[in-house]
Amino acid sequence: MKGRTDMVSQDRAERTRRRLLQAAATEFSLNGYGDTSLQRICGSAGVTMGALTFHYPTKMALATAVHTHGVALTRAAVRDAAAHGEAEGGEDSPRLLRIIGITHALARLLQEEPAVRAAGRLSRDRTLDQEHWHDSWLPYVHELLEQAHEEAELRAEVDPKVMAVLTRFLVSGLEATAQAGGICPECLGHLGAAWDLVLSGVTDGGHAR
Amino acid sequence: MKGRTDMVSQDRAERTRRRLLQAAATEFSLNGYGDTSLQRICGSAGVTMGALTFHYPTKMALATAVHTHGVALTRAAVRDAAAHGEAEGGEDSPRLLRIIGITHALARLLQEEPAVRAAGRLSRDRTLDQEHWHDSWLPYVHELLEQAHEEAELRAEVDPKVMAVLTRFLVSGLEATAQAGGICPECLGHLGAAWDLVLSGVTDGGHAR
Amino acid sequence: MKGRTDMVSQDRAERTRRRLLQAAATEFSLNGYGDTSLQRICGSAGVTMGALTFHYPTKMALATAVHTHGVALTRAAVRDAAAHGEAEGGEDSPRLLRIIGITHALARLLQEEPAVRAAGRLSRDRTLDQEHWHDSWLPYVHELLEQAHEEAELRAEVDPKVMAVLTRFLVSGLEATAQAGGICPECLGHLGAAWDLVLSGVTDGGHAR
Amino acid sequence: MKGRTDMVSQDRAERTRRRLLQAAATEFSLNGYGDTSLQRICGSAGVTMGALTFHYPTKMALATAVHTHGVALTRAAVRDAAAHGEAEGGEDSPRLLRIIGITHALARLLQEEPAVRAAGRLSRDRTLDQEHWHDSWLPYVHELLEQAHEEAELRAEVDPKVMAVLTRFLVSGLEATAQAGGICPECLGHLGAAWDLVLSGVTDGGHAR
DNA sequence: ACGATCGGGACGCCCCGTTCTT
DNA sequence: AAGAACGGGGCGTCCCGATCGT
Repeated sequence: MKGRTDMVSQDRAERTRRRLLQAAATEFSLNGYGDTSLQRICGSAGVTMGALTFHYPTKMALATAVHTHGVALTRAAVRDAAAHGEAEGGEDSPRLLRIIGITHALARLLQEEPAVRAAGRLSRDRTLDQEHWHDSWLPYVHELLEQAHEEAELRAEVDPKVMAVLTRFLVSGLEATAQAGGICPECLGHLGAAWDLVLSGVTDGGHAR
Repeated sequence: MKGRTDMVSQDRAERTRRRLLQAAATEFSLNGYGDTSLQRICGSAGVTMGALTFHYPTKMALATAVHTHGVALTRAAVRDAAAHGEAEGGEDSPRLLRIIGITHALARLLQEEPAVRAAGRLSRDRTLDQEHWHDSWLPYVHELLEQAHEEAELRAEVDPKVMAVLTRFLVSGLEATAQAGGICPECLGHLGAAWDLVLSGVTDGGHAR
Repeated sequence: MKGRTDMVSQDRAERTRRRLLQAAATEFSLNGYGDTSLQRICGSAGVTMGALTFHYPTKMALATAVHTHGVALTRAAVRDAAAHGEAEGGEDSPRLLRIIGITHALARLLQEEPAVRAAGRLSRDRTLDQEHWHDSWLPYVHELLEQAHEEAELRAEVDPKVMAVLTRFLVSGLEATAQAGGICPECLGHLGAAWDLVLSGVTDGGHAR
Repeated sequence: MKGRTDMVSQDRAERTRRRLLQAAATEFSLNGYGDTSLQRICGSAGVTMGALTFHYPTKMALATAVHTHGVALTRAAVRDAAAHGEAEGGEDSPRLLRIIGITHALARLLQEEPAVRAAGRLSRDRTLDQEHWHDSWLPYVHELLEQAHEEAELRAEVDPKVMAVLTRFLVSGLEATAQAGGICPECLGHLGAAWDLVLSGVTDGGHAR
């Protein structure tokens, strides 16, 4: 009567894991590691504690899984954003545009994917001895900046390292915003406008300063 | 003779409260609210639990006190920075310089004062229903930006709101950095350099973009 | 080609059961019933929990199996020791010698067979409502002592019941020794010497006391 | 007036600790370490878990306290038994009589004091890394035996070490008996009779053997 | 038959924040 | 201000079914 029982059962484990991961990501991103109880996760995932401990023997294992997932999503998104950037291949400062695209992608991700928010938060709170979430996208930006520097897409006196720091700061701001009420579309507009400022300068005098 | 004992014990109470606040600030800034136990605070402050509950009846009361202290320190520092800026009163873009000075002051504060770090963290984690830490300095920046806009210290098409967002993002980055290993002097240099970039633009073409 | 699958699988089942019994015996004898987890047994036996629950539906069933095995080993050993004693059939106090032989056999068994140690321990800890391990050898000794008494192989005033108690105490000592570091050959020597003392008395004055 | 309040509060804590220790001793001696739950201890002691964790932060700390208490009781009893033996100072084999007295004292203790039974059991089960219970009385016996040997209170060929082993075995038997239903007065009679056997020999031939 | 996966409750210990007494 | 006691969870673990492959 249940001709697909085998697949169902295999799928069931997978689905259980997914629901767990999703619920855990949401809770971790909202309340942090210490303030999140496994029981609440179970409740909101519709799974019993027994099932949870079967798939993730310890709380930290679950957090690590969430973190890993968030990092994976981030890497994929960054890769996509970069590819997309190459595809449309504008000739003026394509590297910078790609970086901007990456930050927009991260903003979208932070808004839409609890796992990514959770990865960021768990990294900030130093709960895990895992790779920091920033390491899943910053190196890419670094590389792009180096290339942009070599090919003179930036003004000569612009230090790529400083640009990287600035980018990291912007993303930190995005993280904070995402956690506090979410990134509204208006915020995305602000991000774009901020980048415009950075690109062309704030003061009228130009480089005079 | 009785009068003296009063003063002495008042002093002791004051000192106890100070040590408690200091220890709590450190722990909260490091581990967040949920992961910090009152017992650890007592231990690291050299104070018994009884004494703590006498001064702060509940955990949240202690956290609120820490937060309030951090906010007060922040306000004072911002006021100082602004006054200092006015004092030296340069004529080109003094408002912008004062904002930059404020961010530097915040960086120093985040590095040196655990209570300020704790205030930031407790705000981000939404543990308290208190005013957000950013509200202790952002309005000032907002005001300065409005003035700068009105007096044309910025390029015309620069939106003060966007500048405020950008400033907030930078400070978020500082918060993150302060929590992760501290703000080294080098980082301060990066902050300054980043501001330079923002002021004068990144791309060679200037406003062409 | 698949004709002997059943036999093969039967063999495998048998082997699985053996490994389980062996591992369980070791763990039970070391850590007692409550401190032994089925998972550790499975781990040390190289068997999954599923296999275990198939062969032994409950923990107590497993413990009972171990106990039963230990008792069976003990009975067999006692029978052998008795037979051996009869065979060599010395005429001076053969009954007593056989009893001594039995204690030596028990010592050897306790040293070599985890299941026997486990049976003893589970009995002592009253975990099972099974027959006590001592009942697997004490009756035999009792019988021998009655015969020895009737046939005057003991001094007249020696109460066989007291002798039985003394024997039980000695074996209790062996159990304790076996559990604490094992029964070294030297200990066996001590056992023999102790029996010599019991046989011939400790004090110089003889029966005067 | 200050003195009284101090003592009262101290007394309450002391009484709580005593009840806890007593209940824990009973449970540990009956069910061993692993099969004993702190909640049952609290229930049977009429104390809440919170109070328990205040006095004994961990289960092992409680067990250690019980063990220590049992050992102390044992030492005191052995000292008393020895002193008593010296006092009555019989001239024939006083050392041996004292040893016998010690075993009787231990029997009484095992029967009456749960803490002593618990100490024995926890030692046997190797739950604690504490000194073994036997070490609280065996050295004394050893010493007495050496003296008895030197002063020829034993037959020349009697090895004191063997006598010590025999004594330890007897006490192991007592432990087992105490745990299984208690040491009835009849058992004490058996113990005395067994010692008589050991002293004067079992076989009729006397030392001829 | 034999075995493995998956899931389900139930405690157990630990710890925590708080109150009450002194 | 300190000591003592309280009750509530939290995490981990455990022992066990129910279900499904071989």
